[in-house]
Amino acid sequence: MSYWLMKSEPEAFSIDDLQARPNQTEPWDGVRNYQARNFMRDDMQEGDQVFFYHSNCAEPGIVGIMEVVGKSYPDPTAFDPQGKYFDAKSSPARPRWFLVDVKYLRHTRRTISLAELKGHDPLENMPLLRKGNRLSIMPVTKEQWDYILRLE
DNA sequence: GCCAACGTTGGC
DNA sequence: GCCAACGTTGGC
Repeated sequence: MSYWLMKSEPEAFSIDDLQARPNQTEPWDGVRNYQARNFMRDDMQEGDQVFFYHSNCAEPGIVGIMEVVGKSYPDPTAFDPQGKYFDAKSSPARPRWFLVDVKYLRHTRRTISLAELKGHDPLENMPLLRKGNRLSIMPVTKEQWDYILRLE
């Protein structure tokens, strides 16, 4: 099993929104970054565990845990000319963008803030903490995962 | 709201 | 293939 971190702006889609969804499951659509896409398309497996991270908000940080449901598949929002994630270069025959479904597991007991994460040496190699990092989906090592859960 | 950092685009 | 311009991300 692998571990991940996925960012979302809570104003667009929050951990509470995920919890409120039917089956508490949601397709993680709209990702338009190749590195992030490759993680979803090529590397994510059913049952992988994922930190839900709130970005671009008052207190950015880890707010919950979810899991990957099933295999990746083409992102249908790329095919909708009316939608904001439309990409004319992606078609059902030759899809460019992929996603996975994620399922809510739980909130963390509190927000583990970015500011707090920055203070821990064992986490310093996380892409999340690198200055200027904009990757919205990134792998987390088992060591980092366990360490962060002990901060909870 | 500001702006640094970064990825993408497109002219050449 | 280079690189300037541009748009976006996301912390602060």
